[in-house]
Amino acid sequence: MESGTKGRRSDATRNRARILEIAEECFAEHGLEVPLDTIAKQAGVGAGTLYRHFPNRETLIAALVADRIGDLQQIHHDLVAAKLTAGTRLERWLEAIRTWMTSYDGLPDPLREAWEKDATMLGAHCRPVVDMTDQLLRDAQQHGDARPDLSGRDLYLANLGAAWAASAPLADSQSGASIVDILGSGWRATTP
Amino acid sequence: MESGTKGRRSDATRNRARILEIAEECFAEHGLEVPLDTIAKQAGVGAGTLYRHFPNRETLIAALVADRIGDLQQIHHDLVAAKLTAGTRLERWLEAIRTWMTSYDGLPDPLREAWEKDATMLGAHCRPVVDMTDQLLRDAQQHGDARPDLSGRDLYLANLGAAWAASAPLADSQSGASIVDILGSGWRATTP
Amino acid sequence: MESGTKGRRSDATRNRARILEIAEECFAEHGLEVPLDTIAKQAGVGAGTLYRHFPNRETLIAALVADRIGDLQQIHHDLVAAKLTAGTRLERWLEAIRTWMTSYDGLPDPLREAWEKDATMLGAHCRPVVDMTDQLLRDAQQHGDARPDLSGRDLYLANLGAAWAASAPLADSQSGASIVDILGSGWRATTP
Amino acid sequence: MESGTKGRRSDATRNRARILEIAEECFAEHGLEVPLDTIAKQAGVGAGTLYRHFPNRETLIAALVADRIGDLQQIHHDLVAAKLTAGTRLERWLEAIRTWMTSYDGLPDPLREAWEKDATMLGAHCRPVVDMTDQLLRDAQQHGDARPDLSGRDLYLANLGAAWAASAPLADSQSGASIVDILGSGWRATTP
DNA sequence: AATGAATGAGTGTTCATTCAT
DNA sequence: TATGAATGAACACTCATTCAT
Repeated sequence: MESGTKGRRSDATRNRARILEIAEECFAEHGLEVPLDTIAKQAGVGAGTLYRHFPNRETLIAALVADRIGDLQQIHHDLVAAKLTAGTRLERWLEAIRTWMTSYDGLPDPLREAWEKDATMLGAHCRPVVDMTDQLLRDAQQHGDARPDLSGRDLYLANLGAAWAASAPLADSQSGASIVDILGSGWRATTP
Repeated sequence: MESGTKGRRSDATRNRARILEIAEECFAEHGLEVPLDTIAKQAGVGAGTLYRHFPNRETLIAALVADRIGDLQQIHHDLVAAKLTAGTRLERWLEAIRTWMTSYDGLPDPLREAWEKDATMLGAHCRPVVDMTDQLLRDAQQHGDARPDLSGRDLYLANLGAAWAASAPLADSQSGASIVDILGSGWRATTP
Repeated sequence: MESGTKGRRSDATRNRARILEIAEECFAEHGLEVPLDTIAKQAGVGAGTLYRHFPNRETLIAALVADRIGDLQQIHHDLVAAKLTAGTRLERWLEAIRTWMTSYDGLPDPLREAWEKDATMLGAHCRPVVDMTDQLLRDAQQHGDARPDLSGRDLYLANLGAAWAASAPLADSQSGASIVDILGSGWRATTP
Repeated sequence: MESGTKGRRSDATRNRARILEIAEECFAEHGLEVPLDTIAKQAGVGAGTLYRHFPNRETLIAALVADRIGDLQQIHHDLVAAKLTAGTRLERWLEAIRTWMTSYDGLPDPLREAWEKDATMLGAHCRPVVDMTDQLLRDAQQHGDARPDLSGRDLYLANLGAAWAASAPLADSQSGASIVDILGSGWRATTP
């Protein structure tokens, strides 16, 4: 009963990976609401197996998102080392997280749902992103590139809203750009 | 034969009103996704009656929203007449539409869904709100109170995003205020 | 309370006619299953009015069918007077009733349903058609043009079946002709 | 690991069989239109289970019909081997398919609906029946027992019409026999 | 006699989750 | 650990018929 345990485990690992892979495809293609059954079937595993690895849709999304967070951390790392003004770094960072926030159609919704709910898998995963945002913001603030009265939380949430809004059915890329622009400079005219 | 002849009309009107009333309650209490049957039952009418008045959920939401748009038009009217700077007017207006956008929990979603889809009831209802936003924005732009490169559409959508983001489960009012602030002045420090 | 009664009645007559007219159109266009509401609406009358004139769908169909039976009676009349063999007369007649049976898409079904149910409106209307069939059959039998062991009922029902079968979704006109042919001469080879 | 591994398969098989069994009863008793829910309930399974096995009513009917087609194939087999004239064989065969066509009340309708629609389950199942009819017909034609100008399709459809007509509410068995007779020998008197 | 609002039961289908094997 | 069959509540929408006005 003990023999081959490792074998089993590798099977499980492989299954988990395969599910993730297929889930990514399905989510990307049919949106975040695809029946979990569909994913299981396409991954060639039973529904129960999917469930064992990911007790609910949120967990599955979280796992997928976690993967991308690795990329984000890399970007953060590179950005910190980059020869750029702190303001530009933050700018690039915000762009990166908005891209991340729209990895899948409909992703902003669970992301908002998980907002600061550290208890949830997804919420926990997001925490470092907020932290990294905060760090870059602090830096920009110290260099006088960002308003001193904002927090990383604020900026993260505002960008999440922007990402969400830019996904409106008929919103052209121009709209998205404008929203981002507003986020950066506000709608007010800067009085000279 | 002409005096007050409304036929069953009065009953119908009463029913319609009652459905709307209950729908408002249900939406407010259980969110925008409550089974329509629940509303019908609670309103004491058959499912068919609800359906006769509002062929689908969207129509029902639209009707509810339309009610509030009346208020918005009043506000717009008052604002135009008010002795305020154009910038302040716009500021107040944006606040008003954000309040409207969050009349019900989850309202931003159908609002975004209906974005510029004039064919839908809800989309059609939103149009004037965008227009009023545009008008006040143009005014502010002419007075140098707002950036000249923005459109009412942009501002509307950005505020919708803000309203949505501010509805995050644990988002405190402080977060909301910050987001609004970002919308107004951007996150960048204004270099002197 | 008595004055103007005639006026009212003419209104009713007009309504009835209009409903019939529209029903014909609707049945022809959308089949025999169209919602009665649709007919009422298109006829510009209330559902209750339609219902007053035709307590159910069957009655409405019956009325429509009755109109066409007038034509059938004319045909019968002409046929009887025509200089044709009794067999040819019957042949023509059967063709005519099959055409009548397919006046509307799906008509064979209620026709079969009403089969010999004299109590129903439709059943009552069909009776004379069966009788006319019987008469022409008897005649043909007496002239040795038809098998003596058949009844008009048999022939009517067989032709109803043929009309029904020929309405199969992908049944080409060739199939219909063959079925009719089988009805006329049987599938067996006539041994010389 | 290979020995008798069927997993839940046996349960599933049993369920499938039970559903079929109950469906047969329900269809026989209440006609082909009984709510599928009723069948599920009576079979003691959830609606989803029924749906898993038979995605729609047509599939369910098809499965039921398929069972009987097995019998039909047996009959065909026996008939081919039987010491009978080709004409008699065909005669018996047509009788058999008419019996099959009326296995359930209202069956001719979906059968006609599926006519030559090979894409549907039911249509596909019917195909071999038409083929077998054709085969026996060809045979009869070669022996001079059947008219050479008919096809199996014609004969199948004509018999479907006969089966349908014979199911008229008050159609006595005598009517049915007559219709069949007409199919066989036509209504015309065979001129000596 | 006409209106048309109201009724409300009825049905096919979906899918997250469980659990026996 | 994997399987995948089973569950069963949930839901939107239709439409024949009634009946108050």
